[in-house]
Amino acid sequence: MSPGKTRLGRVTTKADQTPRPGRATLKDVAFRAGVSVPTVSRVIAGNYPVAVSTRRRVEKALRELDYVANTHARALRGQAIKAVAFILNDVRGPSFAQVAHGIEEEAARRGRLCLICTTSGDPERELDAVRLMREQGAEAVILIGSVRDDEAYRRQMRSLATSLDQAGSRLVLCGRPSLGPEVPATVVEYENEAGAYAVTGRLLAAGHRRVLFFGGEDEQTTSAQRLAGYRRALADYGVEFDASLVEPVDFVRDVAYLALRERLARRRDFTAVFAVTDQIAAGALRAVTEAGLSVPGDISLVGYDDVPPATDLRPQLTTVHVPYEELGRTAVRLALDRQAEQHVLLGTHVVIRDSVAAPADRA
Amino acid sequence: MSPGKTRLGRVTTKADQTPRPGRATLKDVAFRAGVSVPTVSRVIAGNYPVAVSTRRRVEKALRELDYVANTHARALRGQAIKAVAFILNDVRGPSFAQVAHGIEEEAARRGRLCLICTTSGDPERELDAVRLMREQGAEAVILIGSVRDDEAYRRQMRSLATSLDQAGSRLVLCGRPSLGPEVPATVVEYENEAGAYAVTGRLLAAGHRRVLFFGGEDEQTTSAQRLAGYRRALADYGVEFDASLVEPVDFVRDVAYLALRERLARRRDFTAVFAVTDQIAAGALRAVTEAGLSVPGDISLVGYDDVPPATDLRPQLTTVHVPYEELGRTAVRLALDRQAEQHVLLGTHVVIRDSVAAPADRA
DNA sequence: CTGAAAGCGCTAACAT
DNA sequence: ATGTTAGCGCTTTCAG
Repeated sequence: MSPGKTRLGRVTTKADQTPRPGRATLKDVAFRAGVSVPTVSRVIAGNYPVAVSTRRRVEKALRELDYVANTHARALRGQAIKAVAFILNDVRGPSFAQVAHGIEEEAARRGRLCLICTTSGDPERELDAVRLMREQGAEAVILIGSVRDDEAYRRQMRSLATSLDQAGSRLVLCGRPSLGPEVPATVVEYENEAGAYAVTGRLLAAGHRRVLFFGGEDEQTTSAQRLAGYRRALADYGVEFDASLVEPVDFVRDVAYLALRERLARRRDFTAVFAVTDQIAAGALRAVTEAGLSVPGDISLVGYDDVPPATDLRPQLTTVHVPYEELGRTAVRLALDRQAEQHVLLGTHVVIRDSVAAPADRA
Repeated sequence: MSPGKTRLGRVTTKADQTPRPGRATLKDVAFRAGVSVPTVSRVIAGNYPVAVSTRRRVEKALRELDYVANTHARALRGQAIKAVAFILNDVRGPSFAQVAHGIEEEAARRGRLCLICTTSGDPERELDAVRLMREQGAEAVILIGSVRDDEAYRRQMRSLATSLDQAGSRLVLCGRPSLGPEVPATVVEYENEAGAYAVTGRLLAAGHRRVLFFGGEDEQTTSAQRLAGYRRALADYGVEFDASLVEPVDFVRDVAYLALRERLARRRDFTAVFAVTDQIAAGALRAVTEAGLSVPGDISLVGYDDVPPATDLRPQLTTVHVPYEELGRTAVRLALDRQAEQHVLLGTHVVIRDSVAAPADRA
């Protein structure tokens, strides 16, 4: 073979240094500046003395060729690329969006890039996403929000947590329960059950006895916890749990509206509604209002999440405030500061507004 | 130096193949399975015949070592990593979130990863983000939404577009005007000015002559276009433009509420409000309502964007529908199918709901 | 101050 | 069917 040629790759003979399509490499720059590759590298890094005249020539070549470093080559030499990955159901959910914002803010503050994946709530896709992010060498993989989990899922996720840990990365469960004490994962929770307990208590204290638990599914971790809080409050007030007052519904606004409208048409066997999310509460409010009933005059309503759009509802919604942004920030912080306590529980509190009153049939 | 040792790196003597911290490499796996590195590679790729017994040994080693491929090394050999990057102001904006969702959906469908960066609306950070994404070797860099642009900014962005293009990537302007005909960038716009023209027309047709243009800033591309539509509608109806009826306000809900409340307290010199976004309309609605006025009885109100939370406003908002999700999907599609037309204009249309009536002082 | 050489982890071509 | 060799683009010794 003739010197200076690789077998099939591009020609490296000095004679043939015409700009090719694709990004320029250090070699291209070096040739153009008439110096060696390491010299160019040193000019860029700026951590090593280089003669002024040389530096100028190199800088000129750099500019003319519009050189952009290849991150992958860099990452290959040094350690993994500085990025945190986060995986969530759907960016359109207002509470998810807040968490995402917290993550991005904190990640940017620490000079990290963000990788994002969405799953539409499919546990299978979530597992795949975690694997993908692991391959990418993310420093942390943050899982946001609820999942429909079963034992098989938990087993796989546990093994992924271990695998990430061994690779020097970290799995973070954000707004979702721990996978067990032995699992090397960071957990950032909020007082989910307690918040549900507290709002339900508001309804009960106002005199309601038939409270519809509206929305969510048992297998979803988030709504399961909220249901637990609801039941505990009932128990504390000596009200027997009635399974017919649990109306599961998908986490979607319009579905909620339709579902409640239908139930209302069939029978009105409740005086208050605990909607598992503010979005569902919005749908519920619409169904109730359109049925010619008033909130809170005829039916009281509470939500959960305290997301901004809920402020625009009339009457204003009594709900549970969740520090979503802080949840996101904390997730990044803990994943990156491994000194810190790796399991935190953020507080929630009820925000009292105008959607709760005493039951009508009691007056 | 003793054989099998690199000068400072890790020991590569066969005797010392104890698992180190960090991820296992092909070499580690190969040693454990007693085969060569390429053999392991072939087992993983599965595109080349390997003896069954060998394959089994390799697979065992792979599992035991929890091998995860190094994406950077792969990317270094082959072409750039399959990822699309998108850059936006803030994930919490409901319209941005919809675009983001469209992008993610389409990117996932095409097996691409998503990289995300937020800028808080700072043009400087946006430029930096584009540079960062370029270094990452993203296949496309999608810019979402409005910017405050000036000539210096446009010049830099144009040069980045060229640079990305030369590197085989693509800059995509999504919901934002072109940088000029010569610039190698993809543009996915929507009929922004026309939508503004149309809703304003609704107000004018209902008899309004004093329409407050509420929100946005001149230098922001999006609101500038909406203002242009507003002015054109005015002109077509023979209504003279009155600069005092332009009330600029930040793209934030609460600020809008406060601003309109204050203006209303000072004087009520308008009978209708054109809010540049639905979020601002929500704030406006609140201010108007709390001032003891009714919408649309006393003041008519229209918004822009037709985002889901706006459905929950009472009265329901007449607004302009923008196909945000499709905007995102199209951005990805065009960036990846370079055969396709690289400049598209998506339609908008007015959605008539209940927030417009004839002006009160006319009845 | 600069260049030559080595090697990060991986894969594709080439030789057995 | 498997191993040897080479090289992606970069940084980091080491040698001059």
